[in-house]
Amino acid sequence: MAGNTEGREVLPDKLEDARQAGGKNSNRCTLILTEGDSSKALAMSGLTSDMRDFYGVYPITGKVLNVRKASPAQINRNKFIQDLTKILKLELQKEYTDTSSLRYGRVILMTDQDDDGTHMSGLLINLFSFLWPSLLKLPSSFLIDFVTPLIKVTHETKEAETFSSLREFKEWKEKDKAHATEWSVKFYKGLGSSTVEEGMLYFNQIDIHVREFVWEGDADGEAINIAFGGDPEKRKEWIRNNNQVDSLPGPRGNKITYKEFVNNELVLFTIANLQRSIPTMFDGLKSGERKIIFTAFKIDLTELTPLDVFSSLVSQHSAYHHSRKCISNVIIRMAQDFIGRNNVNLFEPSGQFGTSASGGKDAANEGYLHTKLKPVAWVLFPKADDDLLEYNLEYGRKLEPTRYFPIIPLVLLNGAKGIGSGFSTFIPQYNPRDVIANIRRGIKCEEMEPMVPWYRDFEGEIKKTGEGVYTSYGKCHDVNDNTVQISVLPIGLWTDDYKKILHALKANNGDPLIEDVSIHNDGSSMVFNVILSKKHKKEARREGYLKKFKLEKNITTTNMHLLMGGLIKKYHSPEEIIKDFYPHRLELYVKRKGKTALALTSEIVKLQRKIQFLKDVNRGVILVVGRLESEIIKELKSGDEKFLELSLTMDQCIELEKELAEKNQEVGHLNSSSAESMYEEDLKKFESMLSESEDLNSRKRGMMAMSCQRTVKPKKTQ
DNA sequence: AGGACGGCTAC
DNA sequence: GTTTGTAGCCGTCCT
Repeated sequence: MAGNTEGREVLPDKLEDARQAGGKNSNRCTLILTEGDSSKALAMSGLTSDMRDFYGVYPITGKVLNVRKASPAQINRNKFIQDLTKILKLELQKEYTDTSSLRYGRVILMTDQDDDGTHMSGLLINLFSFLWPSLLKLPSSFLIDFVTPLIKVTHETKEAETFSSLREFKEWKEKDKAHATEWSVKFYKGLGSSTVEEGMLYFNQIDIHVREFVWEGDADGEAINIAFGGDPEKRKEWIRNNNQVDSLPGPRGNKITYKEFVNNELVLFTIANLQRSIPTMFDGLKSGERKIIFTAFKIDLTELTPLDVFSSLVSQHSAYHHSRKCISNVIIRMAQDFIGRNNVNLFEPSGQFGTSASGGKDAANEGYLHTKLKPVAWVLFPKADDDLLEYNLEYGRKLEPTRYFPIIPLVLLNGAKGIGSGFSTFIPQYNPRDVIANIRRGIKCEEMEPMVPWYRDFEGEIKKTGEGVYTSYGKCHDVNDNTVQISVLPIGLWTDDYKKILHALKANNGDPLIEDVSIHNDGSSMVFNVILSKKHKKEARREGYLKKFKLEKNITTTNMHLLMGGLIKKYHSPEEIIKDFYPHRLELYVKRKGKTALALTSEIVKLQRKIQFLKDVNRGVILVVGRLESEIIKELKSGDEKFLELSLTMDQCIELEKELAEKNQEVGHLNSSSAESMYEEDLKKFESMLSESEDLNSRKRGMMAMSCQRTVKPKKTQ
């Protein structure tokens, strides 16, 4: 026991150690690693006092280090690995032939039943397989998966049933369709939604709630290495080979090989990670962004609303199951409009949403921010499309569309950055007018013009400087013999970061380029006055200020990935994206035309019948006066009793004939309009909206310049 | 050539 | 509740 207490002194506070851990019965002890503190609480309330002899619990907060891609130094300083090593008494480099030297004989992974939970399990498997592979190869499984139910159904009289997969639940529902509705269904979203009683039930029958991870051979190690190792090419290949996996994993047996886990389950996290990190080609939206837009339209977000309120509404309306703080951050990014961010922001930023001082990291807390949809949102996402889209469902409830079809590829206006698994993406921002022009060329089967990245209000230059490489340049000019003024920074270089760069140029020991820097705010942006010796200035001028002062930044088009029909597609130019995009948009107009024509036809038929009825009444063909309503209805073949709500005069008839003429005209207009001309109408609306905001912007800038002059002038006279 | 870092949605 | 550290990829910058 002496060794036991000695060890305990340095054990982490958050550990609930098994009483027998580290003693002579340590081999019979199990350490439960939980995903988050709330799962730890569930485990603690589920374990009986007796079980606490042999079960310890330790919560993991956040993601576990991918040791396979980490440096030894990073592994050494990692808090979780330090804790785990102490708790289990692990020794690095040791080849284990049994677990007798450890404080616990096995480890249970208790992660949420969702994609990120699977990822957590994967990272833990990866950790052991990389640092202590011998443990995973022991004949008796060292790692155990804790499997909690995903769905529970209860009945007034019958015994409750649980399912650990959606597929099992669906099969159960199909088997007895008639009575399925008598049951109430509970979906567990993470371990946090299990009750204390359910926790006790899990541990009371722990054997049916676990499955063993099994090491069969080298193929297991290879699978883990592909999923977590440093070769993204292998990972891409793995995703391509396994993305057909049923997104509803089947029933879980009591054993699974590491290879099966990686290829059938971990790959689902990979796909989810791509969905949330890489936008679709069609709407340029990541899944979270799509849920935000959907909610804003659904609740008609036309009044300024606090961000914390709005983000809660997103959770409710779109079944967003992650942290609300995350949504708020995404909304903030979508609303930002400083130079270098969105060319066409859909949300209005009201409050401190961040500035180009730090790339928007200086945004205020969500509680102090308000937002609403900008009018342009309805122009880019026409309401008339709503009936033509496909929608995601959750447990039968209609959620956001699987993808929107804005009238132009939004991803080219606002760009995209994202890091998924196997793939990342970077798409620059382009001028909406260039994009519209190329769509028009595409429709007319003309060659498209190559586009150069464009950022709203950016006053520097952007030029093509290589294959798939564009360079954005800042701006500077001479003020006097020893001063250069820098007034514009290249795209993506934030003023706070540039300060550091200038200070480094000044601190450069030996012969620094810069003697001094002073920073001024000219009203709308920062200006740097750089003071340097005449000699250095001459030299810098010869070599080029932009290069010398590090005012060049590349924008590449070599990593443009977008999702299309669940698959990742690599694009090599923005024009290629437009080529993929507009045929789908045109198809939507064809559908819209068909639907509108159908609706108009039925309205016209109704009008014609009403008119005929009124004519008949007025000519005396149908007698109305002195008869029962039911008799008249019987006489009418159409049987439409609503006719009697009409005023039975010829005036009414003339009114309806006018209406009919209008509808016929609409049909005429619709028949003469093509998908192309309907598209053109929508594009024109967007263009006029662009002009409006450009006018507004230039007026704003004019006012800023004036107020700036007023504040500067008195200083000059002093 | 090799390591560190920025960008972004998640735990 | 907020802050910090982590995943994941690729291009850039620094050593």
